[in-house]
Amino acid sequence: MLHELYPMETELLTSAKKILPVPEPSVRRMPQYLHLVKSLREQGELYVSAPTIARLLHVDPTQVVKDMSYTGVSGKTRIGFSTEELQHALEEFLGFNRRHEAFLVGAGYLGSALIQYQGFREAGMKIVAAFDTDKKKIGTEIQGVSVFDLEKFRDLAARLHITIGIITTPSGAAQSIADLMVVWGIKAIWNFAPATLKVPEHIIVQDTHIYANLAVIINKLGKQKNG
Amino acid sequence: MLHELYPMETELLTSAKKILPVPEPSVRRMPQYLHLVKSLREQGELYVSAPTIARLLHVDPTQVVKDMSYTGVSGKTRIGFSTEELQHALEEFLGFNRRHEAFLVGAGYLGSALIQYQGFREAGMKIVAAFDTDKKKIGTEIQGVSVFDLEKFRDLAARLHITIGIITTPSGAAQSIADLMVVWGIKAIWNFAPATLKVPEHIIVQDTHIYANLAVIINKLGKQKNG
DNA sequence: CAGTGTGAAGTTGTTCACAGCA
DNA sequence: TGCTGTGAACAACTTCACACTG
Repeated sequence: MLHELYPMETELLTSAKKILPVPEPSVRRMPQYLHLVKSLREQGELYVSAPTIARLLHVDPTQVVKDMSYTGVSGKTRIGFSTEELQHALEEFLGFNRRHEAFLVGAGYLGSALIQYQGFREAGMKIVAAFDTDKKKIGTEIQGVSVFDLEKFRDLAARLHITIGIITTPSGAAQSIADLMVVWGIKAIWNFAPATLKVPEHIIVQDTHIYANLAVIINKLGKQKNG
Repeated sequence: MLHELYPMETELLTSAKKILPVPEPSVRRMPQYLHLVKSLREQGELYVSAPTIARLLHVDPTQVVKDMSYTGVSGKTRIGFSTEELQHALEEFLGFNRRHEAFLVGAGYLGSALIQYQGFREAGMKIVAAFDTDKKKIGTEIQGVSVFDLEKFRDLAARLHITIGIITTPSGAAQSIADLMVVWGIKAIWNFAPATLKVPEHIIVQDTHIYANLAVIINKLGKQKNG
């Protein structure tokens, strides 16, 4: 009843939806929601409620409600959210409905794994070419993706307007590859090497250090034994 | 039911008196400190200060000081921390000085990448065997690690006292593999499949969803363009 | 009722401010 | 002065409480 006294404020809040900052943890949960919603749709579900999502993904129900609010979809009370609307809103929010082409440097096992990883298609990302300095790898193909000499990177990146660079080299090479990527016009670097990259302010760097997860596991294991 | 969301309570006895909980983000930073400290030691550095570590890893200086305090090492004022002491304290804290043997299920590209990943040696973890249901993979070897029929898992796990199970199967198979791992005595599951695993309370589950990182990158890229 | 939606409270993690030390 | 070390302020994220809806 109080809110009826302040209709302007409600208006403001609604229109300010896009301005309010979305916590990074929420962004990280979004792909899980999308994955689930897509499979629910495939099973013919037209609606899904926040509590149901919460139960299926082992997250807090109110957390889901909050996260849903960032996507802009509004749910029907007692029924939940339209799976179709949700899917599109999540894809739009995450940018998964746009094409994102990436170059990968370091065609070892990890690089090959990423190239082969089907999941990226779902996210609209396609690794269009791989690069290496190893003469034995240059000229080969991994799942239809050619491995080029690193020297070809510049020309190809400029020609194809590539914005994402993936580093799967050994850690010693990572910084010099990052430097080259910056010069060559890459906007975002996804780094899998256990190194800390120094790049200009405007370049986006996302580190994926597999180590960190291992540390958490071993730490929990040790704690369990002692405790 | 919400076990994977709750921050773990890593506890540490500092002065045989006070028990302080270590934030999980700190645990995740520890491997980076360790990695750096080891390379500094190789370069002959006997001491390193928190501000130096901070600069090299792009972390906040006081954050480093806080994190160091969890390891129990005390630094010399104006000089910093002994790299030798730090290395040992970090290895002890992380449990990287103990052996951790793991079985991996799903010998695809990602599985192969993990098997080949040298970094795990540093963490004291060794993947001792891989398993798959694909007859074409069974009997092959990846970097000296044999790929067995999944049916062999139980016997081998019991015989070798394996505590860590790694899942690198497609998402559809993940839950049933997790169920089997639980029955077979695995204590901790490291899951790379984009699925949410349901396991008993006492089993540690660590999810590594590569998607999440991709979401953050694409989201940041999108923001940059609009803003 | 069983759901959405949202401001407030609570919790966790980070950064600041400053004391102590060589 | 440049560092460690720590309690306190601050910011970020999560959870709670409750109004509202069909």
